[in-house]
Amino acid sequence: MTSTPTAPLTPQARAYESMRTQGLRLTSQRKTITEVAFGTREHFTAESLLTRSRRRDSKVSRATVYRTLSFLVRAGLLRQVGIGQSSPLYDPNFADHPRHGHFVCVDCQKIVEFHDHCLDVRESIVTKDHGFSPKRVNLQIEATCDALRENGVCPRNSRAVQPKSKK
Amino acid sequence: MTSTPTAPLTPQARAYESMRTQGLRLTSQRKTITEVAFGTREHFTAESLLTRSRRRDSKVSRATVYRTLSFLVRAGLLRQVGIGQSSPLYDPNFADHPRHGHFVCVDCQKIVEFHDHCLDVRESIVTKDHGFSPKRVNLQIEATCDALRENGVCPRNSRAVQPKSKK
DNA sequence: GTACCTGCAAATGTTTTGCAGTACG
DNA sequence: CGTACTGCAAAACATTTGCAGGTAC
Repeated sequence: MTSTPTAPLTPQARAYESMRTQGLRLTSQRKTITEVAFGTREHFTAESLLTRSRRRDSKVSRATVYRTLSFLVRAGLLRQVGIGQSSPLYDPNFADHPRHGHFVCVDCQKIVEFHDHCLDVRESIVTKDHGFSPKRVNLQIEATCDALRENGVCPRNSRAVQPKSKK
Repeated sequence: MTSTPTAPLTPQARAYESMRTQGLRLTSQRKTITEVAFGTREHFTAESLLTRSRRRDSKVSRATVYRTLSFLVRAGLLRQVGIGQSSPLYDPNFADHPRHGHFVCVDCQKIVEFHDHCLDVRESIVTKDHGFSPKRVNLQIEATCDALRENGVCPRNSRAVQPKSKK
């Protein structure tokens, strides 16, 4: 089965492919959870994935969500990000864009994705200089929003921001 | 250890200073925990910090360790790293070297610290291009060890791969 | 038909919290 | 001396697991 070079598989197609390859059964729960996981570009928690999955199939259990999440991460299609202060988030954009990093706006807490080729190159060089071959990069930059400082509004935050006591 | 004019404060000195500044009491438990935390350059878990602290003062409680850890992180002297697969690790080298990143050797699981000025500069530029001012950077590079592939031995692993230290 | 899967609930592991006694400043 | 701090134990969470019944292949 030759895949067309110009038509990459969607993340869910790759997930099903992985399951098949590994001899795992394509159950309706796994399909629901996988579709819901990749049906958004927003980062999500295990709990919110459960909630959303249950809207499609009210019988989906928390255990199956955790088992499927763990499979998708192992398969390299999803990644856990952020150690924010809450539970870990899952990044559905990782499958298609594995090299992107994250800004975390400390003003509005929003996560903004970015990618920079120069960083990729330099990261690779530094890693090799240390005797390693890079496999996966996690870059998270906590930053303040310039617009908030200048205009009092963080454009990434739909609502007004109460300036934090930045004594 | 007399402080010379040009000698920067040690992390524990800065911690005590922070406590004083914020009107927190300098209790013996806080001193013990802080000294133990900064008495190593290895990353540690909350649980291992408790164990080591209890070797100095067997009465130190788990609650106080968590409360103190959380203070040290808020004070910017310690950072939580790694989303590995276990509980979060705390990095005692953050206070003195806030810009370093981590390699995680996928062969031996060991964490190796590094720092690269070019990366700092580029990260700053990219962040500003997106309308942010960088405050804190977390860079984690998972990588395979070249030496292992070539010689069958991962030089960063002094002994056989250590199972995760329980207890 | 038979493993593999699922949902449930209980178990685990980690961090937080309420409270009464303790000790720092 | 007053009050913030501590230890303890229970609570609050998040995630994993054992098991009996369901279902993809």
